Amino acid sequence: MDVDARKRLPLFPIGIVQRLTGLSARQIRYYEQHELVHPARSEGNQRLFSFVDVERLLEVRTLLDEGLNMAGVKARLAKRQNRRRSDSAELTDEQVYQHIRQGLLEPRTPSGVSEFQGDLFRFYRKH
Amino acid sequence: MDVDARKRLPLFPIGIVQRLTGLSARQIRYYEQHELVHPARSEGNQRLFSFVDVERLLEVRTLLDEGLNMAGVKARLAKRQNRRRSDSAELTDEQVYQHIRQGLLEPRTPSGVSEFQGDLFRFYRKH
DNA sequence: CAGGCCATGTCAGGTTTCCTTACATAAGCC
DNA sequence: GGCTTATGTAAGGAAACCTGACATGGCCTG
Repeated sequence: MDVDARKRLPLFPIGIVQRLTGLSARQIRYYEQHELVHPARSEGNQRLFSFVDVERLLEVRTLLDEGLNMAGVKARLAKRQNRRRSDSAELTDEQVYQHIRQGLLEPRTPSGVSEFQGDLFRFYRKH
Repeated sequence: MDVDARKRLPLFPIGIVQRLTGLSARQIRYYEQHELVHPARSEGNQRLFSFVDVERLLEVRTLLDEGLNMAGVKARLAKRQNRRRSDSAELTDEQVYQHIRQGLLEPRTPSGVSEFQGDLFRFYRKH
């Protein structure tokens, strides 16, 4: 499984994203309204943000600081978009969750104690 | 900032952790009660789990599958604990949040467009 | 300068998610 | 059979989130 699938996994409620980005909930929702981010939703309709979403919000904030308006930011981000989109197989979120759950069913140390080398670990360490 | 600080950052509510681990909320709280995990709490007393917590829960699940009981799991995990605990400077969660927020205020590409190399990126990629 | 627009703040009313506590139960063990 | 252990489930309440509406300060622009 590539890193992208994990980066796109819906993980954070808006409250955490506020702390990660320094943006207010109002700002985040406003940016979504203007299609600068597209967080997933829980069954109960609550926003769930991925790492990609958070990164994007950090970029939005930077571009706004530079004096761009909503449309300007959107255009800037759209450009980048073209340099990506070269993904391989798509996975559903549930498949990624499942994969992570099985992360520790993999190789162990001689002592039999896991060494934390499950798939989850690759969230922050490129093995 | 080392990776550990990010791994310990309180990020996930229990609902997400359920999906990441395949455990029920009841199980997760029960394990906490038996001191197998120690999630942080929000101001409103809601549990907030870090990557370390999630990894730990995945381990707990594995060990339980192997037939250990609460005490057994705790003992096993305690052993590993001794191999760690060689950390350097401690940072408060708020400091880590702040650092992440400034992630995109760093170097840019010649085009002026960020290349996503902020600190957040190191959650899953060891630069 | 008056009038607009844009980005954000704030409040209200309602829903979802989470909290603790308590009771129920299946499985394993003496 | 009668414990203990791990888990399910329900109740009542609190926290966090949702949408929609209105308010406002800063900036243009005529």
